[in-house]
Amino acid sequence: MFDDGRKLVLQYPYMSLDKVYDPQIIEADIYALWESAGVFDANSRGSSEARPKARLRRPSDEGVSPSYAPYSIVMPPPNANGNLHIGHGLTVALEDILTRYHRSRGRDTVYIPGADHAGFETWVVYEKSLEGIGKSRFDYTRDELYAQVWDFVAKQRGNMEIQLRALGASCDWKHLTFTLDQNVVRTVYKTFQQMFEDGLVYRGEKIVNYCTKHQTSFADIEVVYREEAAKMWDIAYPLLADDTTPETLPDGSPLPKEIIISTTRPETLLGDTAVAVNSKDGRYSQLVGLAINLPLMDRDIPIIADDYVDPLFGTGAVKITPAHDPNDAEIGLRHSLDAIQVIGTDGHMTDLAGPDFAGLPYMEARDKVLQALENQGLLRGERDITHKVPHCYKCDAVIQPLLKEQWFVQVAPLAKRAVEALEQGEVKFFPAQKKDELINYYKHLRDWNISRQIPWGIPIPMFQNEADPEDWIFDNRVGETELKIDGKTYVRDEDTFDTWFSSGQWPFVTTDVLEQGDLAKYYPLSVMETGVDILYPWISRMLMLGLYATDQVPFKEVYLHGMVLDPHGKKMSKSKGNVINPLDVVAEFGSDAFRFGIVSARSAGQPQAFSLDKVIAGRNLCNKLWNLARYVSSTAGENGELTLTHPHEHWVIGRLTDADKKLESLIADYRFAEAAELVYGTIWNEVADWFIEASKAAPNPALLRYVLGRVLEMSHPFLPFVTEAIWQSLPWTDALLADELHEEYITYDIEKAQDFKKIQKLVTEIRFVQADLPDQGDYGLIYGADDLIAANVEVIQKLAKLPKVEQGDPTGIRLANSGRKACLNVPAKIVEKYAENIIERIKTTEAEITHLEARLSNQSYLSKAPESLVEESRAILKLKQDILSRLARQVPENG
RNA sequence: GGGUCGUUAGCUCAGUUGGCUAGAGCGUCUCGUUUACACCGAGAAAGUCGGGGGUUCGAGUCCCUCACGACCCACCA
Repeated sequence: MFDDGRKLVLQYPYMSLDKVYDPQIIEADIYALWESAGVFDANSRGSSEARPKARLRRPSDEGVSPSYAPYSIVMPPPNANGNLHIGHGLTVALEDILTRYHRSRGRDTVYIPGADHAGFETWVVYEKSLEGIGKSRFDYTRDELYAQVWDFVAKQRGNMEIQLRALGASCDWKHLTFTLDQNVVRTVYKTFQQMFEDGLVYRGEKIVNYCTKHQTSFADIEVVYREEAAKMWDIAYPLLADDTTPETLPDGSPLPKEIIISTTRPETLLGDTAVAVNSKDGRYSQLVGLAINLPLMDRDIPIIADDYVDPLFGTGAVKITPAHDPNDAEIGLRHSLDAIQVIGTDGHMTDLAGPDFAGLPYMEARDKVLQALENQGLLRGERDITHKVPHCYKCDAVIQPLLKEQWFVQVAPLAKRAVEALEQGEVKFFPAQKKDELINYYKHLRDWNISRQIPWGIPIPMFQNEADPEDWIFDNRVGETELKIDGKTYVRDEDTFDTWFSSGQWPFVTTDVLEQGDLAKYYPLSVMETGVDILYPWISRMLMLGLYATDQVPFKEVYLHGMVLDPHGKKMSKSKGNVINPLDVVAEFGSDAFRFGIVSARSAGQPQAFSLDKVIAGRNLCNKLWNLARYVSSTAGENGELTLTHPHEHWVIGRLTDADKKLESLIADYRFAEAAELVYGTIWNEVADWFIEASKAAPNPALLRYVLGRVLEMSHPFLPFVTEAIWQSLPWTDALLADELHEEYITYDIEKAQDFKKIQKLVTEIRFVQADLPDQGDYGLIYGADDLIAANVEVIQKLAKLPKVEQGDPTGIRLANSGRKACLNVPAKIVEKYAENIIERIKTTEAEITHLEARLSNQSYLSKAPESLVEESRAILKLKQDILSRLARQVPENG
């Protein structure tokens, strides 16, 4: 398997040919190689046979101690019908970094991919295509529509999966789960049945948010409120005057003829069943118990007292329409009022609106109501206001609150449990404050409407007794529209579940915990990574349903990424034309560059711009790695024992070891941007700029290979394609980098590593002086009794590009900062010209010394600051004083 | 009406428990065709860390306040 796969890649002799890494010709092959080798599959670490052993020389193979503790991530399933957008790009990059990192640390890792039927979203697309051929949903049965959409989605599904591969997602395709798969439906029904039996699901006629265009209801959270200019009308409601009406009020004052109410939705007047006032409102309190003769409808409705009414708002009197306003509905319940539905689910007035209005679209009815009121002299005022109007988040139609019989989830007990789990710290959040926001959200949650009147989704497995509407039974034979049981006929509910009801069960559905499938050990998930925008709709539901169904939290940690904005920090939108397609970026710069770019400059929970600059940096890094490998593989010589002798060799191992440790903690804290920067800096500024350059003066092929291997391993989670491509091209590696296990670094000598830091300091100073030399001359280094320089002449000469490094009596420009017994061998005349620079340096150093002395003479600093800090300050002061004295000797007498 | 987040170099962003000289990428400037890489190398310029106040030996970091920006929640008739 490996050999075959290996040849696939090695057909191209990349290393020997191209100076520039070209991701396009290689990425697809690399992904195919991984996939065919099965290294992303779940349980592949479970048995020792499953992994081939790497052949790379290792100092201590015994030192490998892989931990097989499961590590699991479930991908938030992208819409099966759509293309990936920039947010998916970020999701995949983050999740795949985590997955690959933990896989390399020996964890038994799985990254489960998914595809979402995206109920409403997909339905909207399909309904539009029906419109295109002059049809509508009413031309078909629910079952026919379901079958049609299934085919429609099946045609599209492949796209998204190809795109996930292009992004390098190292997921287990064998466990790809579609949200309408049999096992998903089975689990969702199981949960639903249990909830129904526990009384957590109930049938209720309540006010729901209804989109009259799409003919379906929504959960509260799916409604978008927008501030809009509107009109508010004052309408006079005449008091009923009949035999029972008193002539005066209890306090003897005359009875008013009318009450003025204000409304923005006059058409709902037709459904009014009361007028409410605040009992403490002196203007109206004596009217409570009397009645109004409702205009246009000639219906007598009571005047009631309810503390909900704010006396300071409007006229202090409110018309009550229990069928079309959630607050009115609650007042209606408290006062046993009728609910008269005057607006139908189609947005037209119902028969109950009376013969003059029935059948009219509600906006036309509004005009007609106003006209009629005007004619009767009851319209008393009109003014402009702005208020929040609920809209359908998809089509923007105004949401009608109306009464509808639906299935509801009783949220309070589920939310209570979720809050307890959160308060006990069972789930750790990144960023942390999102936990508190979520707790707050749970505390105000109302019951959740889970019925949707669209055909595309999981059918609700409930059947209603034809003869007795109160008699509902659970039955999962949803393929039938009717069931005959005990001589009774039960008819299937035509509705489907809210998508979030099933996706809220995603963690235990995909790992198949309830049926103890082969992924059960991966539950609870190690981390749930997703966008902050679905904290409430998704994370909150997963937590509630997970706790309910499995008795444990569905994930141990939650990482929330913020929205990806355009390069100028603006929200991406089709209308603005600033949408960036991640696959376009991949096509231009490569998958690795995209991943690196989108992960850099990003921290948890923050909306942040997508910066192409960082993608370019990523692309450049890929090229850097590529050429690093080209150099290493071209170095002549035997691949001898891995030994460390020169200071730069000890130093580079030290730097890699430190970076490796640092990386571990950054990954554990989900500090992706810093991790990417660390990898970038380590490879570029340390390995390439210092170690490789130094090694040119002291060849050590075995070490070069070792370092290259570690660099590839370290950067692989971020740049999987280029690192694997290099790995496959190197003659001394085998197997797959994606399947390599991390192990401890070889040991190094700290003293020797320190020596290299001194050499770096010297080289840096030489370069600094060289750059400022008045004559651009090419001068050598002359050193006295300095063992460090003596032992590293070649390396210093190479790094500082010196024509000559020789021992002697140091004359010329003293290298004061590095404190070595050496001078840049510049003629006296030039030194004189250079004096100005030295005086500048003296001034800076003097300022620093003054600053340090001031601090060290501050008594409260000495007594209150930690001892080590004070010591450090003293040491720096001494160093600066030394530098100053050396610099001073440089200045000519008259300077 | 509540709540959250942000404001750091020209641009996009890092900066964990307060520690002294605030970093990166890209961009800008100078020099360099040194055989891994010009998607390169060496060097440089550039920040009163949004304003004000406070706590502290010490504040980008903690507290208060103001300004501007983004987002979330909420039924205001």
